[in-house]
Amino acid sequence: MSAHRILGDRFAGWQKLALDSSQCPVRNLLDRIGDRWSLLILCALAAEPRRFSALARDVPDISKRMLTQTLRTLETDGLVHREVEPSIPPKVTYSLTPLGQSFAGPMLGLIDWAEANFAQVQAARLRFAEAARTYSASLSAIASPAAKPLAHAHWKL
Amino acid sequence: MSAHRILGDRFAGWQKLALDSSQCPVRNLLDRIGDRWSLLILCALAAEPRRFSALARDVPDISKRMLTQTLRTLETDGLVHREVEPSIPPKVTYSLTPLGQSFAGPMLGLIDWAEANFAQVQAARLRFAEAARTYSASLSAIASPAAKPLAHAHWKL
DNA sequence: TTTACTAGGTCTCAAATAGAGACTAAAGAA
DNA sequence: TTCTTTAGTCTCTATTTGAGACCTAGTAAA
Repeated sequence: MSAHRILGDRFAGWQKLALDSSQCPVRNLLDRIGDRWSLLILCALAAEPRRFSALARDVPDISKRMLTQTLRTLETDGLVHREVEPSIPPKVTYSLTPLGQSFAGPMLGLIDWAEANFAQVQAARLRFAEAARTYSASLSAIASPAAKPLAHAHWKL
Repeated sequence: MSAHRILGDRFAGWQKLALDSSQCPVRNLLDRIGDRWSLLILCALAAEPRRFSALARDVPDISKRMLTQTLRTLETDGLVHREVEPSIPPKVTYSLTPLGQSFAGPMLGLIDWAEANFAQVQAARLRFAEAARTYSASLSAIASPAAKPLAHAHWKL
């Protein structure tokens, strides 16, 4: 039985229980780590425990604000451990908890897929862009040159 | 070698190549599916192809706007197929492409983890909330009753 | 002695993004 | 004639994110 069938059955199962995000583990997880930074930070910490500023350096483009916020969330969820060395200024080291480490498996699956299928995704994007270009060209051939893409164009059959 | 070590090494590898989100498959993937809805929609479609309105019903709390937008992104990335039946009003059916189906494996890994470890996450949250309560109680015992949690409190060693 | 620097944040304000809900077109049903 | 149906889109508002200034106090440099 293929993974996508299993997944589908699983989804159908949740529905019967009304998938409420506070109750459903999956909704709950997605609400937490379903953002641009969490997984990236988890990866970085999997490589090695890091201080706050090292993380800020190594996770590109993240602002201190989001870094703080994301780390806090991961900490409350028990995936990340925060340790303060009481010097002045203090030094704070973040590391994965055992629970956080156990999450590495699934994360690795995701990452492997991404690396293996990136080319296909890029190809799909090119095809889509090309299709859109062709379509809009055909539109402007009919309508006035400056015509904007029509809302509800799909309705005009 | 544990998954989290492998993951760490992988991350270290990316860094050398400067992980630029347009080039790096993983950043790229995370920028796309790293949101509240994509994975959920993919799950729903794994269960069975659905029409737009069925998706809106079955994926709870999503607005039409986000549903449209997310489906569009998944379509451009080649994970989802959109098929219009030219009646009036038109009927649009969404389904997983083979590429989308191949993504079910990794997704299932994530979901299994979520279901297996949800209890631990909840326990961590309770511990954290309790710790915060205790801490703020100890603060107000020292400072004036109405004192707000002090900014930079961690500095005062 | 004054100045600069450091680490790990927080705070404010602006920009981007998400959500709520009204609106649309054309045909068929009541 | 009015109502319903479908797959969106549009506008307006609310929430989230990002940029960047600021803070603290001990140590090092000037």
